[in-house]
Amino acid sequence: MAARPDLRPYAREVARIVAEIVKEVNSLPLEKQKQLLEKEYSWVIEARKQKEEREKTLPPLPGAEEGKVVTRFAPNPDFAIHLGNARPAILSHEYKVMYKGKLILRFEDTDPRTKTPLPEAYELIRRDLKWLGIEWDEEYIQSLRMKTYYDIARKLLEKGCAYIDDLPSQEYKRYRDKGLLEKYPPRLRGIEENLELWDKMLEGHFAEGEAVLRVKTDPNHPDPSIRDWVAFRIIDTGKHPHPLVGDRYVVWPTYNLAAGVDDHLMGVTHILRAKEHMQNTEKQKYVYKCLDWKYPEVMHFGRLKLEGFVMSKSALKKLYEAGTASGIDDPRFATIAGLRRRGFTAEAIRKLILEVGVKYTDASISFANLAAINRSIIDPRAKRIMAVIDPVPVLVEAIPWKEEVFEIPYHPNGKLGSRKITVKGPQATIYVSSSDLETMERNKVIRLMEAFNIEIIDTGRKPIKAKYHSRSLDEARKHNAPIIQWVVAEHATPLELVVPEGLELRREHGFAEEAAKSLRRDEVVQLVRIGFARIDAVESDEEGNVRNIVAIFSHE
RNA sequence: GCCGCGGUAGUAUAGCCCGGCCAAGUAUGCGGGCCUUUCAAGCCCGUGACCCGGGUUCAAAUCCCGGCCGCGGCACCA
Repeated sequence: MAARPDLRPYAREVARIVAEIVKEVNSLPLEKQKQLLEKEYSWVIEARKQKEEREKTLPPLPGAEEGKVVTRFAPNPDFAIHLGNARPAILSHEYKVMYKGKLILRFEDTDPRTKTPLPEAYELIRRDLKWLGIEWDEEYIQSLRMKTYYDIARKLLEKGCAYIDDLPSQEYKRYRDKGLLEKYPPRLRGIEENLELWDKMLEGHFAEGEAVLRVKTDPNHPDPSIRDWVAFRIIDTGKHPHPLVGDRYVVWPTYNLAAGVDDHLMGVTHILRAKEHMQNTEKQKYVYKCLDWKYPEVMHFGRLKLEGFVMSKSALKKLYEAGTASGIDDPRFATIAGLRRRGFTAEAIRKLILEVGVKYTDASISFANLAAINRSIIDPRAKRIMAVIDPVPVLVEAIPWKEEVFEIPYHPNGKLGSRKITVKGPQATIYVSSSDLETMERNKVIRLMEAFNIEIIDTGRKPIKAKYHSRSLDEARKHNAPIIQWVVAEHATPLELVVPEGLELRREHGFAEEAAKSLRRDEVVQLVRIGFARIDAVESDEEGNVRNIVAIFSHE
């Protein structure tokens, strides 16, 4: 009906005919229906296929032209970035690529008092962005652009769009809340006087809280926070020095002034930001209007939560500063660094963000969802390694060889090479996971994965008593033998598996097979029947012998 | 309280602008099966959603009104 609007007047009639035909088709046998569809209406099948093959892409950007799009990512360098910040960063980058435009990285560090920039954060953020595969074309640091903001302030004052307020803030609020802002004395000041006061501010005549520069807005705007908002305030940088510019400036622009001005000056065409900035857009527009600038297109989106993780920047910061975390990359953190340390790939994070898209609503990402995306990326390249947790020794007797070497591929797809495991006879001690004890009590015959079968004699002892049973997999199947991972005691390498669980870090101890010694830091492996883990450290003694391996559990 | 934005399965998302190809698609989760020298991967089957109530219309997830719920903002923070 959408395709044939000419039929609309006959809707009732058409509906009747359609119903008849549907009835007729349904009366045919299923096979006949299929045949008919393929023969006469193959285009229907084709169309379905095409629809299915369409890949998930971002919606088009309003008013965007290829080659002319400029986006920006503007973090506050008071901490490292986390998954929530990654959203605007990834989306901005994605749109830049989509439209062959530019991406600007801008550090918004104009509050040395309450959001004191962390000196190392600038570099941490750059590193995390690079790791995410984000490439930016220009970079700015706001604390290094103070003169620009001062020039704008002067312009606003000259045009009568702003004024200096040197009364106590309670006084301002009194006028504002009574709806008398139009009669607020500082607001009525002449341009010359404002400019003089501005110079005094810059020269340091005022202390913190004694004077601000306000932008004139609709004095009766329904949202009181928008009315004559503060664009510049005084910060005592003697007490709160800025990590980059120390105490060079005392007059500091607020977020709305600095960001608003920069977006125009840097030629930003599209702003992608979280919805807490919605009101800010409105504030900034007063500056734009005064200076006759065009406001960029803005897209707002909701918050992102990752199930089981601490997301709030302030909470993360608190834990970090309290020293209870192992660093900004603590695997319990949803920081980019934390997720990386836990074994999540940049590609998985990107896919997740693209999947969530640009909706207004908040999204609580389930951990299973992120894990599934990550799994599909790491599974083909993760070596399979056998490890046992909370190890239990098993003494296997009557082994019919002196020494046997088992060559086992690192991956069932056969593409990652293989390693050798040597088992000596006539008896050998191996370790299994304590979680497999129950299995061994229930089943007489057990297959040691990729090797041979053993018969359990006595689980009541330590070590558990067992004897060689047979070699082949077929034999194992015949006995319905469960297949478990195992580690030869002689070559067992101590393994510490760190399992993040909410705000807890559980440490499990066990052994990994000898081949684990050749693993490198950052490598992501699959601990067979346990799950994926990232190698966090391979610790050696002075002679270079591996003494301990630390792995961080990623997900199943 | 005031201002602003939303509400599709357990989770995420498509569809909403432009009403009919939607008895609502996809991914993940969950249940079952096949396959498999892993509890991984792969394959098959199943499960499960349009916040509620009215209205407009031949036809509403889609448009209109009311309600409910959630989120954001209400700083000399960003």
